[in-house]
Amino acid sequence: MNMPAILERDITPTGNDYDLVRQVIERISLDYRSQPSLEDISADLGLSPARLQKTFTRWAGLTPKAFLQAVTLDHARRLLGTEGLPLLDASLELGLSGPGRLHDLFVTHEAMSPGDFKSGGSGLVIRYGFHSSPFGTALVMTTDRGLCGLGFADPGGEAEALEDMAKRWPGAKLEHDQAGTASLATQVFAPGSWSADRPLRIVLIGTDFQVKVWEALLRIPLGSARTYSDVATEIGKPSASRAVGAAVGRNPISFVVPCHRALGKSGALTGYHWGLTRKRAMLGWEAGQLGG
DNA sequence: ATATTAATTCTCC
DNA sequence: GGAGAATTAATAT
Repeated sequence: MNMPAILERDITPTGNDYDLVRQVIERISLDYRSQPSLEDISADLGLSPARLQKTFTRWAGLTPKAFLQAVTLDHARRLLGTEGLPLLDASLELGLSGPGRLHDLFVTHEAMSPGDFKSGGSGLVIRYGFHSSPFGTALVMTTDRGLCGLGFADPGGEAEALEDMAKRWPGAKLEHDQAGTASLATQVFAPGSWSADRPLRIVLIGTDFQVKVWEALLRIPLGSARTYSDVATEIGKPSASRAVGAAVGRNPISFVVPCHRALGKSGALTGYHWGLTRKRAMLGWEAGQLGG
């Protein structure tokens, strides 16, 4: 008996909504030029506009119309423009814009280089479990020091996701621990619960360069975005945007380390390890979290 | 407007 | 060393 009771009440009641959200995003991405109407989309998906409206609002805190608005290129450009703007009243981000405060207050992290990992961490035990999330099934991986991995799987793709993540830590011992990762999963997807009292502890395992890039990502506030070259400049290597892109793509703790807030200079979403659709979904969802 | 090219930095094999 | 990557700016269709 694996204590399924804990699992039952985990996470978002909205876990199943992502499937619908995903289809909508794919639909509008297909020909975003024509700005399909709500009726068009609901007809395509074979459900009523009312149902679509309801599900969306529950999922994102945004009406479908506002959501469509939020995933346009225009909106992405606006995110890039919010450098020093008054984001401060967004309760979540209070204190985050001060340099470095984030690590102390909400997310504590420690970095582990591949060298450290090899010598000291070869016996490292990583426990993992699959949990529903606003963005589909999430693969949550943790060491006793904190969250070390977060990935996503489409339906039926769990094994693939696990393999993808496992490859990153060849020496580690993986243990399936569904119950033990459940509360962590809950915390991860309720960013409002991250606080000084209960910071989310994460462990960044990567090269110096990668860790620097991921730390830079952690400093991007909710509801804002940076270009790859912004990040490159921030870590003191202005011409390394391409390398930054590669490092962002290797981010092992997606969502928590907000790699979805890195955009191309034009505002285009240039790539995402777990699928561009998910990146769009995260940006749209975050727009809703701001209280919009 | 969209496609191709060159410059660029870091990783991995 | 060489290829590839979630880039970008410049150049050519």
